[in-house]
Amino acid sequence: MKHDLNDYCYLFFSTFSNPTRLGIVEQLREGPKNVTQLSEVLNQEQSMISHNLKPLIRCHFVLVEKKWREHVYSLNEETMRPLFKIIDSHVEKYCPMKGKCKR
Amino acid sequence: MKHDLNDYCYLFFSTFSNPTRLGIVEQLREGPKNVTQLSEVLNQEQSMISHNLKPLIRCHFVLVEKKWREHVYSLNEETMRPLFKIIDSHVEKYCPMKGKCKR
DNA sequence: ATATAATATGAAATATTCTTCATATGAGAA
DNA sequence: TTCTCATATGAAGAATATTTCATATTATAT
Repeated sequence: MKHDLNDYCYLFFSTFSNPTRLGIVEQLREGPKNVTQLSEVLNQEQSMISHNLKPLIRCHFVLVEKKWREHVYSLNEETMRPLFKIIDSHVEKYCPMKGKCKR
Repeated sequence: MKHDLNDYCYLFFSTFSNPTRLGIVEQLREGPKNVTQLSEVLNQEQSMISHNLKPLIRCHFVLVEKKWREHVYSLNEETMRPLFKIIDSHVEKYCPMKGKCKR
């Protein structure tokens, strides 16, 4: 059924459509981290990080590994790498102001 | 400055993070259309279509061509095609329930 | 100049999504 | 068991985004 497309795309895009979650992704690009570390480096409450990790994990953009009593989060590079590549080249070509364009 | 990444990615993703706009994109995948046609096929008010076309155009995901007194909108295939390819393969691999996964 | 068709815009009302705070859970150490 | 560290969760208030409705604009035809 064609309408599915709309549903799963919405979930896909809306998951990234949040500054905190993009901050998490940006941090995880530099390597795996646990909640406490993300919380420190992003200077946000721990509960906020947890809340925002959830949708990223649900969509498998972020993977979890349980180590001792901590949870280590990392990026699903297989999806994220080509995704960011597309964004970068789109922005490169069409958005000289890089997101600061007039509303 | 590194924070740019976050900014332009947010604009990129949030532009798609809306069912009406995804509906427009879905329709335009089948070929160029004007506002009135989109409005009819999506069964939405004309002003709603116009409002939602705006962010798609601003980000150059949708291109406009002015013909007589109508405006013809079409997809920027260069960006959209690879983008949907990534989403499709991600969903194929990780989301057997295609967007209907538990919240 | 006026009428009409196609599209765009502003602003208020509505809906959706986020953040915060308090608290719960879970796993290991003492 | 009890304590502590690490993380998760629920729910209310706050912030954002979307939809609607009335109206404006723009281009063309008469």
